[in-house]
Amino acid sequence: MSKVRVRYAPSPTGPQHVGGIRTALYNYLFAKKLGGDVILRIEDTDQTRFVEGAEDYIVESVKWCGFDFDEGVHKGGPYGPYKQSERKDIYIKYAQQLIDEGKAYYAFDTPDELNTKRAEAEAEKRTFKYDFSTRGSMRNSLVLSKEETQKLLDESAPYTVRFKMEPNQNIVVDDMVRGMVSFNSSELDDKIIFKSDGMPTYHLANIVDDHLMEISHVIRGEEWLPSAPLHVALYQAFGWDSPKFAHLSLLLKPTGKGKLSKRDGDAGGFPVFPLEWKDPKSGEVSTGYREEGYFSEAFINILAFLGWNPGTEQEIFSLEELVQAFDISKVGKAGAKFDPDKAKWFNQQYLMAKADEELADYLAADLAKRGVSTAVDLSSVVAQMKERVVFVKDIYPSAKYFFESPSDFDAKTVKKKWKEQSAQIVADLVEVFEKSSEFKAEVLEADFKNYLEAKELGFGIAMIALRLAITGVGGGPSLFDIAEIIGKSETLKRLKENPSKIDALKE
RNA sequence: GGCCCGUUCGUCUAGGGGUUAGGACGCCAGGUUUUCAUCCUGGAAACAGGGGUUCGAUUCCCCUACGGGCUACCA
Repeated sequence: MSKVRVRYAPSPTGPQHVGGIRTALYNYLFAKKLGGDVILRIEDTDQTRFVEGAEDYIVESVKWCGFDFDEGVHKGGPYGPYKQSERKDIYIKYAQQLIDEGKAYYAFDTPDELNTKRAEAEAEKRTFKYDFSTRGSMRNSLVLSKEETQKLLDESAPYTVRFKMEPNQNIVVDDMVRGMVSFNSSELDDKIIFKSDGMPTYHLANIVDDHLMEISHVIRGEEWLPSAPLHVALYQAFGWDSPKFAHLSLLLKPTGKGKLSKRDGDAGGFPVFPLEWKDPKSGEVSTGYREEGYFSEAFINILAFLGWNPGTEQEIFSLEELVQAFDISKVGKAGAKFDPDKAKWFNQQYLMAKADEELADYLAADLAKRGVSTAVDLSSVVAQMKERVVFVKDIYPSAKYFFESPSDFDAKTVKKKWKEQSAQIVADLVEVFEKSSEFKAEVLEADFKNYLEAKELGFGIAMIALRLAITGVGGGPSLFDIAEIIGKSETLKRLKENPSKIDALKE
């Protein structure tokens, strides 16, 4: 078996959304499992839709995800160039070959003429198709004489090249996820393979490049399934072996119907892009998974499981584990809806599994962005908080008390749990803690318990009073751990200053 | 409209001619915990509908419905 070579071939018309990244991921997993290579090819044959920055965005996104291509526009390789606009001459040659062999022809019909035909057909409730049944009545080199055709060519009349689709053929696409899909070629039309602007269309460029770049497997979105028979016919026309195909189902929007689109992110409150994207024309900014606080490991884990699963109960997979477990025949045929809740769960799983020291760096960056400076040990903070948040960026908002004395106190907790004797209990405890042998969680807790016993007080009432005075809220990590982290002077300061503020709230 | 693809709990899915149709997220209840979270236990929750084939279909076939894609000198 020849070497496995797959490609991810986006068009630089904007940022790739999660669906595109998933396609790139599946290509990568498939190739690496089989020891193959992944190529990044840019399909920019439509110059009118080119968007500045889209190409770099793809490379950056994939790098953030933790993988890369073996060859491609960004790093070259033995099969270059990897950008179709730089391969024009190659396509001209192959288009000419098809014309010379009578498998394609020149078409001189103008867009206006074609539109007229379509309008006429529509008026009769038909659909106009440029195919075996109509090409005899159009202006093309099939009906024009050799001389007339040559004359038009010499006059540089605009023309396109169309592929002559033979009718009544059964074209079978062997698809790794869908099985055999067959088409009747009579349903297919004579697709333009070369445009009047001198560029090939996707169909020609794609086939020629996949052949020249020795692509063994084409893994792409389901939107290409209808043109797969054309591609198969093209391979046949050239006498080339067709690569194997896999058409991936599309990602659907989380609510309602339809496929995931760029608009859904803002509406649904979750990103549709891997990284933040600023539209160069409108200046509009769309957020990305990276900016929302997702770990890239969680992100690819989520993506991998949208339409694929290993058939075991394991759900948390590293990239390497995904490579080992991936099996294209286990990819689902149905479109998958993106579930923001499950995405968050995945992120929390990764958050909880990460080392405190690594998380501390993320927290430090987050605090710096907020302009918060602190002397507390951030590793200790994340150790306490990682089971309680989904993202690192949630830590500060839900646990400000690690960094500053509470300025307000949770009204509900105060109302229910702050009793008349609470302030006195806190005052007593200030004395207890001042005498504690060490300002460590275990010591404080032991001293606290001794105090309760001596005073015959319940655990709950004293604890909540302490908690309110120190943090201002009713929930959170172990109070003694918090006290140890923020330190003796800060803890005692809060215990002395805050009870009166809470008492004031009660009145 | 035509062509093609699809349809198992709300969501991601496992399964597959005879199963108590399994797991995960979310949800609910209980337990652990000073609280919150984590964690543990339990619960509600699905084979789109109709015809076949079959002793037996959720599983195979057909039809319908619904969803999706394509139907450009876009990819």
